[in-house]
Amino acid sequence: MSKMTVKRATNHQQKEARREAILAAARDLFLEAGFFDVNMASIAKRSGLAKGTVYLYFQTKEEIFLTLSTEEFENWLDMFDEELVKAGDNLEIKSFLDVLKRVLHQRDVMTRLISLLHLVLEKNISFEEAFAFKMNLKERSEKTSELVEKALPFLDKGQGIEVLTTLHCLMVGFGQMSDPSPVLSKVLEHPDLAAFRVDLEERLVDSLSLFLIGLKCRSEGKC
Amino acid sequence: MSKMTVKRATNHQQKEARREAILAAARDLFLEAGFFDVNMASIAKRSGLAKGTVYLYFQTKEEIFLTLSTEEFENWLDMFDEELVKAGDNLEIKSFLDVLKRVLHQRDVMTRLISLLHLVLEKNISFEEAFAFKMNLKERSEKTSELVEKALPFLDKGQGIEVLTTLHCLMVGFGQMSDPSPVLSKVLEHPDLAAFRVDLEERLVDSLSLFLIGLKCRSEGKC
Amino acid sequence: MSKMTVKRATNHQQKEARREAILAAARDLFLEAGFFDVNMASIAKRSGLAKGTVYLYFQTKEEIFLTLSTEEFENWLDMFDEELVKAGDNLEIKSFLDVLKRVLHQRDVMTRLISLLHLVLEKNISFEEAFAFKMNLKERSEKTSELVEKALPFLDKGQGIEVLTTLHCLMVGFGQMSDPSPVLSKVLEHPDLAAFRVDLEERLVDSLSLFLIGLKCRSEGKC
Amino acid sequence: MSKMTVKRATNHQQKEARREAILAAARDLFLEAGFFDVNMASIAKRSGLAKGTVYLYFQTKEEIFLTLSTEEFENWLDMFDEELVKAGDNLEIKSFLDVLKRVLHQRDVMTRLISLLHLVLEKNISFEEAFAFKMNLKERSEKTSELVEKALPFLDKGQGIEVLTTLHCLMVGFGQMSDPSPVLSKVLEHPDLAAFRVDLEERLVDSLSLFLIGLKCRSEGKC
DNA sequence: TATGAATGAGAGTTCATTCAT
DNA sequence: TATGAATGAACTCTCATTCAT
Repeated sequence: MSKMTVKRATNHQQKEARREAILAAARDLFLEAGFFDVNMASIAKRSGLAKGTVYLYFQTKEEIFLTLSTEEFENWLDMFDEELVKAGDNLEIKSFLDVLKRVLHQRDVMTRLISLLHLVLEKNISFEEAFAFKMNLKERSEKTSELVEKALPFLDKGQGIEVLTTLHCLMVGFGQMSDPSPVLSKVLEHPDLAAFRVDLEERLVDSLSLFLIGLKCRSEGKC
Repeated sequence: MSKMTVKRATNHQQKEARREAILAAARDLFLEAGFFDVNMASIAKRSGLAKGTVYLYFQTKEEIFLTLSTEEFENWLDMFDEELVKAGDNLEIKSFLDVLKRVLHQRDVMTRLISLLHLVLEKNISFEEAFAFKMNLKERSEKTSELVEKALPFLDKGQGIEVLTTLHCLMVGFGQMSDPSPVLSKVLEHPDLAAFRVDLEERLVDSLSLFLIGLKCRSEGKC
Repeated sequence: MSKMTVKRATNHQQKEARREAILAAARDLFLEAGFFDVNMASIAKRSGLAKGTVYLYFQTKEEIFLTLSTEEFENWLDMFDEELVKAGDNLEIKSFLDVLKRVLHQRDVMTRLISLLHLVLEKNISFEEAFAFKMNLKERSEKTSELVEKALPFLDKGQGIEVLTTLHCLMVGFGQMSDPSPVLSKVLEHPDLAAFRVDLEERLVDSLSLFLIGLKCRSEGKC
Repeated sequence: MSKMTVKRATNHQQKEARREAILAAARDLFLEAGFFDVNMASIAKRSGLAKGTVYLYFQTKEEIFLTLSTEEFENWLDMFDEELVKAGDNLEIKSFLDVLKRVLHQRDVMTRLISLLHLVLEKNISFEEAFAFKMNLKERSEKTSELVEKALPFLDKGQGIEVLTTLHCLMVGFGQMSDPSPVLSKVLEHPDLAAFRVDLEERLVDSLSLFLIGLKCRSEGKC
């Protein structure tokens, strides 16, 4: 009965790898099984570590999900930034939405995690953690806001963040609708319920399109 | 151990009242403490009943929340319908939004419950329950969709439901943002985080306004 | 919401009918679903009475099963007596077993209930109930014992009761083996487990046959 | 609230010991109080562990009892085998029964547990568990069957298993009779009920004796 | 650092029994 | 007599977290 012990992480790199393994395990399990079926035992097992070891890297279960959501969101923003820069300034709404579509496509995990955040932040989170999280979010968003404002010239100063929060809102709302649990998936197969089968990307882009058209229209004083 | 016995509900009316008491207890607890701190023991205590008694009225905890959400949503639709009828056909977007504002104001509980639904429907719900819920939702929505289409003449046939689902989406998305847990509330008091303090009504109405402007603009072929 | 109230049992006959209805419901449910799935609610429902009403006829759940087992056992003994009298004295072992087979066939419910008795008598039974039950059993068995002794001339005085208790033992033991739960039934369908598929009547009669042969042999001093 | 922490079982041997402690606790409680008063809380308490800890060793309550019964039965068979081998082939019935008596005496717990099996297998047992149990039982019985056939030369090929199942049947049947609950024990102290005070060993051996005499007699064509 | 055995509060649910109606 | 709403202790089982090894 030899004790299987994972090799110790002695340097920073190894430790970072462990950390990522835990986050990856949490993400995969969440995507596979939904929020309720993810627990510390399964995260540990999936990441190839012992339960106690997980606690060396994250103090609570909530910290894992908070970190995960943050990282996914930041990665998503990074990619968005990158694509916006590539696309250049003063875009047509259509071109802007093409950028968005590309980014949504490559980071679809984020849309599922993002609506979890609200829940995670309800429980077992200290003031300090929540504060750090929100401040970081705020700072990270500012750059993207500015890029959005540059991309869409009809936006006033400060409206970039408004577009971003609306985008966030649509992700959460349509994300929930488009991502039913297994039981609900079965239910929605019924032909009469076709109207409830939402394609996230399509609806999100379409809604944001109208929202931006409205903004532009209003800024031009036409409506 | 004195046995406190609640007066018995002997007729349909009294039973309905007890049922409502349970739902009210669940709703209040949810509003006060958030989803995770609502359990059958607290619901029973708050409604002044024994735990076992609650199970005479609802078969599972999920059934309570599903019923609650459904009732709140239907009441909300009822009120919306009523106000739409009162307001008459062919409204300006502004008038339509005034109606919406009035209704949102009177039914603010719903906006918090609605984003819970996704979670509730993930766990311990049978196919039959979920199916009945969705079908009922669909049927109930049709009437309101038609009224919306009458109120906003620029909408095509079938776009009423699209407006409704977008409204639903905005409720969920902005509902989450505007309804922070106690800890998060404290966090958001910080001046730097003002941008994250979302006023649900304002943002929801504003976003929908732009969405509708966009729709109208598009229908008129102007944009 | 008219209250469905069963007509009151005002005379002895009606009360007896109610009593029998309860016992019949308990027996049927036990045969259908096994011991663990029989509860007071289902007994009440099946017998068309309210839960409280059942308690007017039997003080506890255990009293129901004790009464049921007693009645089934007594009916069985009655039938056995009758057939033994019909068959006359001084039977061959084979003829005696033919009588037994006939009776077993007509009263197969008893064999399933009898092995429940031990369990019922473990829980929630007062000394008085248990005493009354056993004394009654004893007295009721004496007559049959005598008939058995008359039927099998090689039995000594007092060996009739020994044959009866052995019979009881075989009923319980082979009864358990021959009456598997639904899951176990499935398991025993496997060809390798054929030896565990016991036919109660066959094994019981066969074993008792050998037992009696042994008794006879011994009484004749041959073995 | 001082937290009493049990010394941890770190190696296989210690874990096996803990497992045995749980089984021993379950067995003792069952012998003392009967099936209905054994629950997970009492098993945990008796074995000096927390409730949750018990579930580290056994997945369900039923698994505990199934394991317990299996182990007791196998131990019993082991001992029986051993004694049969010691006694040699071609025994007189009397010598065979002497072996049986010795074994029964040393393993009297088994006779009480064995009649519980039927009940345990009715509830909360998966097909897989039940199948594994029965197959194991079958395989384990084959060896003993062969030894029984060697010991009793008048048995035909295949009759060993028949003798074993009859023995099992007698254990269950007479086991129930000889093992009354506390209340029933008191009842049976009454002089008129002497006939119901069954001595398991005596009755079992006596009945099997006659059964074997019958078998021998029949095989010799004398009866 | 890493382990995983141990914890124990707490979850949802059941059900025999009581008793106001 | 008959009802069935109400009870609440008891049940099995889960799981985030701790800490001796």
